[in-house]
Amino acid sequence: MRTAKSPSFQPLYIQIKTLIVDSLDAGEWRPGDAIPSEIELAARFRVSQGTVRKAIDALAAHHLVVRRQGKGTFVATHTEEKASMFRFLRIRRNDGRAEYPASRLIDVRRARAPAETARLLGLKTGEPVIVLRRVLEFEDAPVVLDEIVLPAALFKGLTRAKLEAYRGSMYSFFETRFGVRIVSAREKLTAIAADAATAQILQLRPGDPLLAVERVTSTYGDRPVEWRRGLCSTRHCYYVNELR
Amino acid sequence: MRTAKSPSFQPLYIQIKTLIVDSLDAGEWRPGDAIPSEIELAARFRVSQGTVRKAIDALAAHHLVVRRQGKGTFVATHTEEKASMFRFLRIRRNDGRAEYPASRLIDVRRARAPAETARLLGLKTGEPVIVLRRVLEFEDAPVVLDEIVLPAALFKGLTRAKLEAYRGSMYSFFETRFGVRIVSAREKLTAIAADAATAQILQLRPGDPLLAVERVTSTYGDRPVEWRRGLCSTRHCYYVNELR
DNA sequence: CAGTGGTCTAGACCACATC
DNA sequence: ATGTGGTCTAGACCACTGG
Repeated sequence: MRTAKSPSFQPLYIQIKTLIVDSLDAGEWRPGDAIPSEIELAARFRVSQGTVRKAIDALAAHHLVVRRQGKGTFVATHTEEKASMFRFLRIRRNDGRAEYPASRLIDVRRARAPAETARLLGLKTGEPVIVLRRVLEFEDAPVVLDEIVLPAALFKGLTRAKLEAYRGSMYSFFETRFGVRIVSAREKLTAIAADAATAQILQLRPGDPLLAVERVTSTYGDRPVEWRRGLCSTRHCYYVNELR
Repeated sequence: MRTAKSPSFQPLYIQIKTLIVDSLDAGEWRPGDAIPSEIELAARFRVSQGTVRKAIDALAAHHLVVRRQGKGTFVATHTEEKASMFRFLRIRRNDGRAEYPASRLIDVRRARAPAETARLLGLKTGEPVIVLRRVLEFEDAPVVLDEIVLPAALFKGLTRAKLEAYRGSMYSFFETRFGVRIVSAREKLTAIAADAATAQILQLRPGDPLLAVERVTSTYGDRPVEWRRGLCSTRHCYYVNELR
């Protein structure tokens, strides 16, 4: 463990944090598993428990791990309770009812990445991707039309059948079936007019306003692994955001 | 300082944090000022420096204060650099140029709070409010039409002339002229069709899609002090959001 | 130089979960 | 009873700022 001053000096706890992220990235501990206790990690890295604690605090603040007093520290997962399954879903019902949407798959196809998508995903133009479309529904009322683009190399063997057989959220599916763990996303929101095809799917009229949510989703180290665009009817829903 | 166990037990550093927020709320230190050093605060509250540090860490994480190594800890302000003046502005230009918008005031009037607005602001229906409208412009191109509702009791003496004479952001104005300090906000986003009047102001056609951003803004202790709705043309701009 | 926040350590004790 | 994370303390030293 480097502690001396140097041009590229970083505090010990940041170095420890990086080492833990590396282990998460390498799959040393799986989502939902406990990572070693603070005392064990302190021994492994030859630092004090307080330094490990500060590293883990930073990881917990970014939701890479979850601390549970008396039990341990666990790798964050999209698989367990609803709250963590839908951590990235910002759509809420106008009537305030806390309901999570159902997903209905429209189609899955193979394609080659267009230039712009490739750039956002860190691929070369024309690399193979999987494109899927789905509708999110609240009580059978369609609300969001999603188009999702995935690098084929990361999601080998993804088929319509497997996705339809899966019970759980999209990111739970990524994590469980492909070992792709989602940790952050960056979204751009705009308002657009519905085209005829979208209007039909969302039971609107062409030209009706839609909230367009473009998202680049990343795994550990901010490596992008998914691009998606959701077209959202906001007649009965809205997008919520907290600013601090 | 209570340290014993009790039904309403709170960790010491949380109690300290609450005391510091109370002082901020009471105006003991003004925005931009340094608060006392960690050592002084530790002496005042009869706790260790480490406990004060943890309290201040929590305040800094929520942007109520800003730490500067070697100099001190300062009360957060919307008045100084651009980055802090526009901390709550999530609108970005499509072309990526990092420009901040100019504000052009349309009108200022007195009114009585409608039921829904009153509820959101914690007022009684019909209490006096100030309603102002303005346009945000990038390089003279109108992008956002804002309608802003303020409790008249908190903003006594706000006039069109004073607002137009002020150089700086809206929240800087609140803070400097009325001692109203903005610390958090909750937004709801929808897509709507432009009406004729809005379309004219934003140089669009009636029916064009707009991003509607409704915001309730709060001061210390999550007490709401502003309601606003921004109608945003997203032809040349978008709303950005980070999810973690 | 003195004063500030930032890091790191070691140890004590508390709160919670499990056996 | 044991092991986990959570709090609190005291002290040493580092890094940055400004007189």
